[in-house]
Amino acid sequence: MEVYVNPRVNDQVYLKNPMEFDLGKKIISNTVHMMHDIGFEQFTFKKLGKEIGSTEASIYRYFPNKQRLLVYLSAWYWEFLHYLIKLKTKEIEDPKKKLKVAIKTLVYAPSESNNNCFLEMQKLQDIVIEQFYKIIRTKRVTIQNESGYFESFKRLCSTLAGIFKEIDPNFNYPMTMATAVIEMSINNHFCSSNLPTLTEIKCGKDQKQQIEQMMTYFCERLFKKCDC
Amino acid sequence: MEVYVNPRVNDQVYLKNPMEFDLGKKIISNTVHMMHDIGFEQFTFKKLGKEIGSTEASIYRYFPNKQRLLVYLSAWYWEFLHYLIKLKTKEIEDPKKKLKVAIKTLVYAPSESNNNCFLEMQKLQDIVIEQFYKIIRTKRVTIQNESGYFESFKRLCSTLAGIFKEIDPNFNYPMTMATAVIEMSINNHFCSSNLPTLTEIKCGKDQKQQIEQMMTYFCERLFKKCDC
DNA sequence: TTGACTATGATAGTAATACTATCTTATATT
DNA sequence: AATATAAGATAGTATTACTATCATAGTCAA
Repeated sequence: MEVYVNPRVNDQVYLKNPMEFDLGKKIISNTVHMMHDIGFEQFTFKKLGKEIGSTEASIYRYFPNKQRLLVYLSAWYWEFLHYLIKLKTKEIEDPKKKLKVAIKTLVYAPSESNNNCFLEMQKLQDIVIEQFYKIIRTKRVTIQNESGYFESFKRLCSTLAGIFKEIDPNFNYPMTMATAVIEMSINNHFCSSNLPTLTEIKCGKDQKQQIEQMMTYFCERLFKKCDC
Repeated sequence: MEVYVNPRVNDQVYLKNPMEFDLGKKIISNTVHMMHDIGFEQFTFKKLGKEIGSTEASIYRYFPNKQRLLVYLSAWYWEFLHYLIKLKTKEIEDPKKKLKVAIKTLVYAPSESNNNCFLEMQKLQDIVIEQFYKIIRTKRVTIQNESGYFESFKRLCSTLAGIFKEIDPNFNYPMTMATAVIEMSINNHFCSSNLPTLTEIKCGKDQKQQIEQMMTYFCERLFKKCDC
């Protein structure tokens, strides 16, 4: 399946749509590289301006601050995953198979998408893993939520929750489970590389397979019917 | 059970042990109030100095920056929970009962501990819920981990993982499960108040009971034996 | 071709932040 | 009495996170 994915981001997230201008595109693609290299805290509009041969002032015309730029990138990331999961599960009837495909997509899609997407998804994933909680767990989250900053993430969670509900209509906490599954995938990526005592996943080349297996293991145990 | 809990924090976290000095105590207890009110970003040593009738320079003698002060507070928080869970499960034989007590402690202890602890645990919990990922998901986490900044958190996870392993010795991912359970309790506290679409927990006076019930539901489904 | 509009660049300036350094004073200890 | 330590007072610096203004180049419409 070869598709070029170009996620649309809610227009309340930016001041001027970066995807409609050359400078805008430069801003977002170079932000992915730079934030990946130096981290969110060290990243500034001044440094980015220098890197892309532009100025601080010009970047401020697209995003009011670096937090919002990060919100934009996260929205892109979740929208990308959501789009792919929707696409890949569309034709599947069996919800258990849907779930397997969704898990596979969550785990493998970013590293396999360097040619079918404007941004480098693997780097973007690393950024989102490290930084997403910085933008979601804040005092301002309620206001931001009302502004639709997290729509893409919420839609992805709803889609997953829908699959859980299909598998077991009596399951009480599909939304909680959806956020937990996403969190689990993110957290184990991070911990296996950085805090190995906190996970059973070992860092290495089959890391993603281990994570897929683990997520499947949890889902199967949670949804197994006592039909022996 | 009435105990005064006074967690000890790894001495690599601070420059000078705040608990040994009046000013130090003032610093940590007032940080809890101030950070709770204005959030981590807005919080500065200058503002705190003014609040407690001291100066920026004096606070820098205890902590090299506000991140480390947050590390200190988080360590205290996790150490506090870990201590209580150890204490309350010590005499219990049945691991399933142990788990129930551990979950109860995670959910209820902070709000019930305003008289048996130097810090205001409910406020501290709100801070940890909002900010813990800021200190754990960073580029520097590996170095910090080696410095023992997260020992308390890791010990708590190990204790929980031990209980899971007792319940089901064949369970493959006790550590992952432990971090997921803690995360679940934190995340649902946060979401029910701030991002209600992402959880089934409703904000209100029985919020904690709902969370306890939900965590129990997940654990029971994961560990139910097919013994019908 | 003129005029208007827009995207960007260039430059300057400001308030706040995150420190660092030094000097003084008060108090406790030996 | 001498010493050590805690902490207050003050000053200073580099960087950050903006805001404001003005100039310029290209595009499109009358």
